Amino acid sequence: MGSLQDQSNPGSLYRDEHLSLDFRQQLTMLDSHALSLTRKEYDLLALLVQHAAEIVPREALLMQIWGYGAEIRTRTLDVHIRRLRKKLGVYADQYIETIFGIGYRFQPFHAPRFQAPSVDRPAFAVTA
Amino acid sequence: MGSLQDQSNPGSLYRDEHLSLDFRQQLTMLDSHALSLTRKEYDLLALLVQHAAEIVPREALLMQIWGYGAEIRTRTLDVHIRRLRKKLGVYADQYIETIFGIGYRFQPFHAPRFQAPSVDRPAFAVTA
DNA sequence: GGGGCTTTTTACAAAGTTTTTACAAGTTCG
DNA sequence: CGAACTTGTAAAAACTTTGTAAAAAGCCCC
Repeated sequence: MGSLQDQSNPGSLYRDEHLSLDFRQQLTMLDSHALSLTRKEYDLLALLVQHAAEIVPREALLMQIWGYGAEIRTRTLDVHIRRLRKKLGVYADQYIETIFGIGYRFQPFHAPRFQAPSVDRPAFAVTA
Repeated sequence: MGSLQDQSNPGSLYRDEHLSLDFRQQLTMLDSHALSLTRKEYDLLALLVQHAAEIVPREALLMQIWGYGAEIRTRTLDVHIRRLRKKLGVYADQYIETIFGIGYRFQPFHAPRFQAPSVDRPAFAVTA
């Protein structure tokens, strides 16, 4: 049985209490229902999930997924984030955090959450 | 592999509630009537069935069945899918799914539409 | 060399996806 | 507070992919 895309390696998975991704088949499940994501939606979620608990700068997302450099002005990232959140339903805000002025962060469900004291902003203030 | 006439090798048959394929004899039955498929129609169905429940990219189908590389622009795959679906009658859309932007997927009858990536233990895991 | 069948192309329609636009709402900081 | 800036949102426009019908081209076999 030659496999066209080897499905047998069980690696390349993300899984938490509600969400799971199979990076090989590009399959996403939310509470045991398939999430039907478009390609860009999937790319975006996958990239965020692969950096779970890390802040991913807008710049990095635009570069990795769209190939856009810093000079390009577009709102397409925001729109895609919005559609992703919609599809993540009630968990949306738990999973996808906006880091104002920087980017987004995917948090695994029930992951310990760092609540920044209101005075503390990240040390790396990004310039405009 | 078995002998040329070994009919018992389970690897050479597909069977579900409505559809069965004998890969050795290249025979297809739908609800106990023989389906008369042309060569290419059979090749296409067989390849999809052999990868049941997996997404098979257009690229892979064009490569395996037509020997076409990525540079060739053709609609013949779509046309064959259409004729296959027509011959699969009322089950067509249940059996052959279009995965937009990627390819097609054959789903066995009554199969759960998606298999959950099943890995338990850690609260969350990302495996490369 | 002409029917009968299969496969491929063509041309257009339909469906689906992505990006832009325009504005609202939220955040930061003087 | 208010200005400057960032993000959220809905809707439209632009674009891409897939579906479909019909015609053209390719085969086979007598």
